[in-house]
Amino acid sequence: MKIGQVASEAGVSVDTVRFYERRGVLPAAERRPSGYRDFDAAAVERIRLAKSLQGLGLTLDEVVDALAAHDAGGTTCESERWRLEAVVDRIDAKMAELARARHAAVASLADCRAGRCRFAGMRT
Amino acid sequence: MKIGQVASEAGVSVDTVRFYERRGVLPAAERRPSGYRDFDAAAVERIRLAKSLQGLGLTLDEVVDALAAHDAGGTTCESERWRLEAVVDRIDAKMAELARARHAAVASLADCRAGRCRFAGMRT
DNA sequence: CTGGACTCTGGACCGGACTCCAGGGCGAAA
DNA sequence: TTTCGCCCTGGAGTCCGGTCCAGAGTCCAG
Repeated sequence: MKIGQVASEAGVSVDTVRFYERRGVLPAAERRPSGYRDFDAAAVERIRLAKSLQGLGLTLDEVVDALAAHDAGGTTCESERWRLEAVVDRIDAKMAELARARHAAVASLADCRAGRCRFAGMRT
Repeated sequence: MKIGQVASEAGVSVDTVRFYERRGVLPAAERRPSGYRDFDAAAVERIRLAKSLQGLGLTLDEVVDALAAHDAGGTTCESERWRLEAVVDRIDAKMAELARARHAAVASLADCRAGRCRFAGMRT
């Protein structure tokens, strides 16, 4: 399977496939005599899995770690749960930060309506 | 006023002050014969204001725009409100995205506890 | 006058996850 | 055989808001 087919089946760009190989998401592909990469069908699945882990909020490095742990065998749900828990914690922290910013922005809008604007009416 | 004093009064680094000047947050400072920048007190206020706008969620480019609009005069609360509204919309979009990711991660954790793990028990 | 603190410039670097490019080689259809 | 589409490499560029650097010049207290 050439890289273009893998990419289109996995729903990513050719560049992304090469990038994933470089970053260790994918093992180094076999090579044809021409130098072309030759992937097996598992690569497509692996990319899809990586993408779904990213969708859960893991960074690419975390995806690489998780896949490596899985490849090494012996992983169970219990042994890997902390990865998701870390992700949830991180998301909560980001959401709290966004909520704070939103609150401040909304408060400024309210001040604006109430006539004591500190945004457009900034003096300087 | 030399750059170091401006920076410490405004609570930012010297590098940040120079960066702000380059990016147009601050007007180009006067120069002493030695080449040293010479700021007036308004620069400190302007940096504080820029920081507070950033704290509301504006990007640096938006801060520059907002300050430029204000400098140009004629801005009112009403005329500038859309900037904050855009910020709130953007924050809402980000929060929705995070909520989605969090939901997916929590669902995976729940599946994990229920014995149908799709994370640690991923089949290649 | 000297030493140490400050300032100047232009440019590189950070993280994150790609994306794009030039300048080639390979494979197959017409 | 030509042509077209795909593939190769490695290195640079993207966005964002700074941070850090070397190597040079300046300021001021003692």
